[in-house]
Amino acid sequence: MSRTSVRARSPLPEAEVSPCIPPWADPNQGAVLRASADPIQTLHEEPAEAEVVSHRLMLRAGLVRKLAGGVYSYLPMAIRSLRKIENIIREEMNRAGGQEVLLPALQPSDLWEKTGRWQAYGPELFRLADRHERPFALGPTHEEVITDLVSQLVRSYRQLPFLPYQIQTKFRDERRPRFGILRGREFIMKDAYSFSASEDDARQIYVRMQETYARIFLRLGLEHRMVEADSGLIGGNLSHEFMVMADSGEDTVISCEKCSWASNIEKAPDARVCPHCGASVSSRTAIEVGHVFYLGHKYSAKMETTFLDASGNEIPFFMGCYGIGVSRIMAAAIEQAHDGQGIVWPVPIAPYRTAILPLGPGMAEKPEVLALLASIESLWPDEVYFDDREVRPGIKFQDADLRGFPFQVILGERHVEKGNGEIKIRRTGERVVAPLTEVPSLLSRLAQAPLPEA
RNA sequence: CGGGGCGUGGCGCAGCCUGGUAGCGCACCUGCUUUGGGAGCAGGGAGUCGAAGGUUCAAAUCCUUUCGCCCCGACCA
Repeated sequence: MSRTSVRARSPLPEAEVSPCIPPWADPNQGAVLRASADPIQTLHEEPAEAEVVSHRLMLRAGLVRKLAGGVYSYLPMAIRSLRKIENIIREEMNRAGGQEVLLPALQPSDLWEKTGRWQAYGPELFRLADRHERPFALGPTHEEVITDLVSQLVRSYRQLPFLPYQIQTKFRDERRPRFGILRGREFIMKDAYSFSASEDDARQIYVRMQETYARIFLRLGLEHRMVEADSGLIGGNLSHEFMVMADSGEDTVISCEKCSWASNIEKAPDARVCPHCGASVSSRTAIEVGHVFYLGHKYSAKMETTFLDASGNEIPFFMGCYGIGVSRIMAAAIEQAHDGQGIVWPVPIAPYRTAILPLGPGMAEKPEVLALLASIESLWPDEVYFDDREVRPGIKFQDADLRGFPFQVILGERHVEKGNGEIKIRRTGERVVAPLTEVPSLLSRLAQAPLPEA
């Protein structure tokens, strides 16, 4: 095809092509999702397959659909929430000195043979063969791949420390996938690996990652605890888990009522009193969403990956690894924050911050409603779900509650004709009536209200 | 992997025991009415009954095999 014909068919005017951001591509100009143009509907009835509340609500609210046991498609609303979770994690990992990479999910078996995990991982490891019958695995975790990679990249202690991380789909052929997204066979995870020249440095990074994780969960708007934990298959002798508190959690956290000590009950099954200060302990159920491990030489020694230290000696890397279950966080957030009407998203990870619900025929086209839509849109670009469907008010209320938008701007005849609008706060049910012109600034203030607890 | 349960329009279910024209609610489409908490009436579309084999004049239904899904126990982000 000739150059001219391409230009002739281009929908964009030639004059606009420039290295700068043209006005029609202003990234700050967000998009409104109009409900009338959204094919994805909510479900009124409980899906029979779903037992736990997050799974039921995710199906009902149109967040996910199941393809096979433990394998789910993420629909647009879920992706919006996942991207927000990922971006908070990215910002905090970068702040902590991490560098994002993307490693292959498809991994040749020989790396796994080197660490002995081709056998040790057992049936949990998804295995397949290529056309030449060469064995591969679908990565359940990436210690082998990253250690191999870093050994090629780093030869000197001067290049350390190094803290690569990635956000990627992991594959684990669970004995028993269940609870929807909470325990899938395919799930999204952030995994980070630290490479240090000394044990001291490695432990410093371990502590920095503990702090980073605490910041992440605080920013996500989730009530959580850091607890002492077992290391399991990943290995090492020092590890902590990050737990999101939820009544339906599979894990039990015991924590001291006086000091800051807390542990997974698996790690301290017989603790009746705090081992640090002797005070009494209490227990709560929770969902594990993050895990940090100090690995030391576990992988670097087995894989014989070394660097040259300041005295010219070849020594193995001192390693740590740090995981966060991204997709699990989304489900755990719903487990933690929901009510009889549906999801109650924390503001930082809600698919849309606010819904706008014009009520009654023609209300969605009224100039004052469109003006308000535009001003909220400029306040919160790409954060507005505009329910312009021609359906009865009750359906809009039910859907907005089910989908859990933190705010609902309700525009009914009774208020709009007086120049007012109503804001409903999803979490508390509280309603505020204000002049239409003041609704955006009111929303802005409400969204900055302190987090419930952390 | 051991134990229990279930596969019937997109979703929730009935029908199966005692074989005989596949049905109900929701959702969907058309029309009219309705519009602050899942509206009403009328009409309509949509299912090889998980799959394969067998018994029978005839199978969603009985028999055999198989696949899938959910729940309870040992693990994990």
